[in-house]
Amino acid sequence: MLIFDKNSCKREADMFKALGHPTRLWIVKQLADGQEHCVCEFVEAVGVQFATISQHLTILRQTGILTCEKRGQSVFYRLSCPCILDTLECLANGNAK
Amino acid sequence: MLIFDKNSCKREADMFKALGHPTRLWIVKQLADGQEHCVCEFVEAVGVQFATISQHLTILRQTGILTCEKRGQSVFYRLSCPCILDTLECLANGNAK
DNA sequence: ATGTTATATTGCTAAATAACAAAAAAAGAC
DNA sequence: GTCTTTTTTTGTTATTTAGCAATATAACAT
Repeated sequence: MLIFDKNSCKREADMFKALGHPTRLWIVKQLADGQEHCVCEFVEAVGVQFATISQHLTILRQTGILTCEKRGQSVFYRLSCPCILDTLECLANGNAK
Repeated sequence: MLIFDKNSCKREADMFKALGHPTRLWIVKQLADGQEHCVCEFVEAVGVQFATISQHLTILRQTGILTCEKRGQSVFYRLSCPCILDTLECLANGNAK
C-alpha cells in the first residue's frame, strides 16, 4: 500500500523545479566544466534583463545548486557540487524520447 | 564567450519541470522498482481528487517519463525508461545540502 | 438497453512564476 | 565625498500552474 509523504519529496522536487527552466538549465550547463562565470556574462548571452538573470541565479543559489563569490564589483557563480552533472548526464543520455 | 540556445534546453527543462512537483516526484519514485501501479492507488495514497492525479499523470506521460496501459476499467502506469532512476539517485546522493 | 466504476477532460479560481522597470546596495574610480 | 559599474531587491503585470467540481468517456455488470 502506497503512502504519500509530501515533505520527503519537497526538497528534491524543488531542485528539479529549479532546473526546470531553459535559462536556468542552460546556466548550470555553462558551469559544467567547473569554471566560474560572472553574472554579466550570462546577461549578455541570454539577452534578457539583468534583474531577470539575477533572479534565476538566486533560485539556483537557494536550492543549493550554485554558490557565488563576490570579487571587486563582480559576482562569480559556480556549481556548488560537480555531481549535479551526473544528474544532467543521466537525463540527457537515458531519456531522450 | 557564452551563447544561449533556448531550444537546446527546452525539452530537458520540461522533464525537470515535470519532476519538480512533490506529488509527481513521489509517483515516479513509487514506480521505481519497475512495478506498475494503477491510478486509483495514487489517488488513495495522496489524498487528492482523482482529476488532480490524472492531470499529474498526464504531465508525466507527455514528457515521456511514464507510459500507461489500460486493462479492463483500470489504467496502469509504469516508468517508460528505468534509467530515470539513475537521475533520481544522482540527485539524491550528490546534492543534499 | 441501464447502471456502475475508473479515468480523462473541461471550466473555473487562487496561487505561483517570469519578466520588466525602477530603486537600492556595494565596490571601485575620481 | 561624488560618479560609475555591477548586482540585488522591490514593485507590478501577464502568463502559467494547481486544485477542485462537474461533465464526458470507456469498460464492465446486469
